[in-house]
Amino acid sequence: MVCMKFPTSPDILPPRGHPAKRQSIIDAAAAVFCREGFAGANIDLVAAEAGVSRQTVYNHHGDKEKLFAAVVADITERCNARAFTVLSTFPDNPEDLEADLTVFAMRLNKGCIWGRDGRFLAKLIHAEGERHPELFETWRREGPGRVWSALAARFARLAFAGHLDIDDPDLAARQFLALVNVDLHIPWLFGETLSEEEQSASAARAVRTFLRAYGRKCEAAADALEEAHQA
Amino acid sequence: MVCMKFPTSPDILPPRGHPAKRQSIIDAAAAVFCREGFAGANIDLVAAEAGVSRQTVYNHHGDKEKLFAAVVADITERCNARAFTVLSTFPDNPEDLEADLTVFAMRLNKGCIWGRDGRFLAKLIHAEGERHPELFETWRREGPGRVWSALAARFARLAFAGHLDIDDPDLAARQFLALVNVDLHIPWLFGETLSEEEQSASAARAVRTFLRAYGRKCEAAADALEEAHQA
DNA sequence: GACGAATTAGACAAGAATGTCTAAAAAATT
DNA sequence: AATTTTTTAGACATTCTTGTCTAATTCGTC
Repeated sequence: MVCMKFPTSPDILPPRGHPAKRQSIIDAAAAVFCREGFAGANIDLVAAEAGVSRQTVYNHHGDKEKLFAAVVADITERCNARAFTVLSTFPDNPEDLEADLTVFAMRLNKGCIWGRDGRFLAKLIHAEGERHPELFETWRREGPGRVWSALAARFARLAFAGHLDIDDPDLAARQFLALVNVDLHIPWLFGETLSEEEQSASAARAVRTFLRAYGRKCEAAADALEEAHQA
Repeated sequence: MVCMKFPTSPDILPPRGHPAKRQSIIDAAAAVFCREGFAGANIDLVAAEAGVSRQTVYNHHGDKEKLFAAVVADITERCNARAFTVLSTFPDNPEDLEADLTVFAMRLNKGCIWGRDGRFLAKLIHAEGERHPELFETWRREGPGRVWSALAARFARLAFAGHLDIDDPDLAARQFLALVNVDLHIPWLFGETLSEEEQSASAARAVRTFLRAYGRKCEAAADALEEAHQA
């Protein structure tokens, strides 16, 4: 075997050393940056948490700022990938639309918002988004941009199939995500966790409201007439 | 006049020196803490931004952590006060419910979320909420707790008066706030501003969806029937 | 086993920030 | 005007952090 491991891209410098070590540094750095903020993060702490010497951190990433940028890029990528994975489980042919959407909403929460990467990314954006917006341009373009469109497309298809009554699928997608987050936001801020039941109940409430707004009007009318008859 | 300026509460140490200077220090500290985070904030910079010598900062607040706590307390109070001010403009006797709620939503945004204090408080919570939750206990109790209840009470009254159809007013209030924020969140993260028209359009979209979910069912039914007839 | 690359521990200089102290200046009060 | 309080500028010791350098050591590969 020849020693040229990266024959195709000699300009993109190959990650020197063990990729595993490189990744463990990024993971540790992500945790530390999120806990302490950029200024408060300590390279020694990152090294210790990664089980690596400080010099190795510098060897791999050269600089605190470069390390931060690498962390952002890494988490952005993982987060977007996960978002699309969850999105691929959207109920395109729902049996019970309300139940299926509720399960989907829970997956969305657990996978993207409540998960480790989601928390990290959100904290990083809040902390440094205003100061270094260029670091998050990729996220904005590939993240919300594409995810919202994709989700909107799914809703549009449901509407076309007669399961929903939607004027503006993009708006519906954004509002769906917002509703799904309603009860999770405050506990999220303080690092608290919700039990499975609470999460599920919250998702159910969000979906119920969403369907009240975007469910087929015929059904809503039928419900209303039925109630009116009973009254 | 006797020299006892604070006869009722001798234990709560009176703010020494000019209150104006004290406030300007807190304002400057708030700005710096929000920009740079707690660890990155520099007392010299706070002093300079407040137009005060560094020693004066220490005289007034003793310590970086105490200064931070004072900032949090101050902003919390102002933010909550403003929230209740806006809340007092809730349309209790709406002429045009949709229009009135839209205007109310815009006031809410401009006053509480988009305003200086709101931004500051949110950033502080995001940055330090997980590490120092005790600092924000007051906010949680007096802020979301009371504001949500108050808003829920207003919605309940509207429902009682026959303008809305709401099962759970607390939930409706939380969802209203979430919907109102949908389009503002991302630009907010990066310090961007929305034009008056965009804000107003966003509020209108939020209110329209809210009313589709919580408007009187009779109206929804009437709409549906009308459409059915036309079809 | 031998070679080269990667890693480690630790020392090190340079810079920055906190919090204290002092003497002089400014402001307010009487 | 005299006095007391507050503010100021600057020096200062201390601590912490970054980023570099070096020599020793480990690891992977041939």
